[in-house]
Amino acid sequence: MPELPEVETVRRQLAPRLEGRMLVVYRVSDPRWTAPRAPNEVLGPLVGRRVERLQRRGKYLIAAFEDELFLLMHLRMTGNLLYDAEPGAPYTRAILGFDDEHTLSFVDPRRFGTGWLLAGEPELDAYLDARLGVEPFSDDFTGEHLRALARGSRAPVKAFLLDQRRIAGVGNIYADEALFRARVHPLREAGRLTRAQWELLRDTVREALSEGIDANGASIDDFRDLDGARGSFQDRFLVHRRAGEACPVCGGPVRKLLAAGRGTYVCERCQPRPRGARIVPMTR
DNA sequence: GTGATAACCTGGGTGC
DNA sequence: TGCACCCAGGTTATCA
Repeated sequence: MPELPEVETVRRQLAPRLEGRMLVVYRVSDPRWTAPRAPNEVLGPLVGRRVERLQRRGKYLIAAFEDELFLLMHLRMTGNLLYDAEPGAPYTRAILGFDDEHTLSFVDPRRFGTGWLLAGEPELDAYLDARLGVEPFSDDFTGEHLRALARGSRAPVKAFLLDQRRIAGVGNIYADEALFRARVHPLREAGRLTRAQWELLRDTVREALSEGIDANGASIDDFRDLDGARGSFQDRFLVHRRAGEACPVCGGPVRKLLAAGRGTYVCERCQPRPRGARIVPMTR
């Protein structure tokens, strides 16, 4: 599933190929990609304009065109961006053609991904600020900041990490890996974590995300990089998707349970279960 | 205001 | 073998 490292992987590969290029043509085969706006409303204004830079904010990939026009793309669960994909590749939702005769295809079997146009920096900032919290690699991402955000919260810390309005870019995989490394149970109430636990969690979130970026992301089912190659972070998972296997630290069993409505992997020897936590085991 | 849940969507896995 | 059902999960809307 594309989370921050997967989107950053695509951004790093795509930026040198796209920056400076002019959009000359587009074809949208699935209008849902730009819904509720029509594809022409979203992509029409970009034709004849050059990409000045490619940015990432949370899980959004942002192509900044001339005249402060911004194309926001979100891969959601199964979206992929492919460079010079085969014509007629299955599940292609949109194709952008550039003045160097290369193409960028948005491919997405489950059709959750989106493309969105924003005009002007203020509109971009307002859109992102309403949806996204602190960036994990920014100076503001501190244990003290996280602790302040969680003060009084009774939500499980797993739900807290997944809430994009608080922390931008962390998804199910990296939340599991960060919590395991910090030895914090995903069902522990966010507001009850100690200062030391927040400091540690801040470090392990960054650590897991950095390793993910170094590995060009994780490819469990669908994610591929720009050229269709798989990432390798899935080979370094410590607990995620390892139910029934031995914990790499203590040898205890890795369990799968439900937290924040998501399949969640945990070693309850390393991550002690909070008193009174209601466990919903998952068998699949 | 906060937290939980459903809906969106479709490929793949499971059970009968 | 074939069919029906369930699950996966990021985001948003809705409900309690």
